[in-house]
Amino acid sequence: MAYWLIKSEPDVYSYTKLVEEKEGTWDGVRNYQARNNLKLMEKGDLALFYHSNIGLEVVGIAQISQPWFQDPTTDNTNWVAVKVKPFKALNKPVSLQTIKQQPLLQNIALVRNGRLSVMPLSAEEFNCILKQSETHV
DNA sequence: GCCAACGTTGGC
DNA sequence: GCCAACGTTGGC
Repeated sequence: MAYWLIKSEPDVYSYTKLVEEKEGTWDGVRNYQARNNLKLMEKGDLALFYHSNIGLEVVGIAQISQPWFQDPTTDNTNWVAVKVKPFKALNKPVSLQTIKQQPLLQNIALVRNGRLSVMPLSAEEFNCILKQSETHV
């Protein structure tokens, strides 16, 4: 099982909305690095859900419910989407500031490359963020 | 609203 | 295949 971090602007698609809808399609990715990460996702993988632009914090955990398929928002076969469902909301959101303060998390793309929207996390990195959120899986 | 960082495009 | 110009993202 792999771990990921996915970013969304909450006024476009928030974790709350995902909870309301029970399942969401993660589409619209137009970046090859992010696309490659989408293609590596498998059903059952867990992804931290980060709110960019507004909030700037990890608010919940999503679970990949369907591996990659053609992105329905475009005919261009370069792009793919996955399906996700809510797994667990965090007891306490973890802010970008907090993440940047963790020695263990200095190398994650969220800190090093602010623009990547889908990135892998190691189990250690994933658990480090969970620990800050006082959430148990 | 600004600007830095990065990716993409297109001329040569 | 290089590199300058441009567009986009996202933190501040």
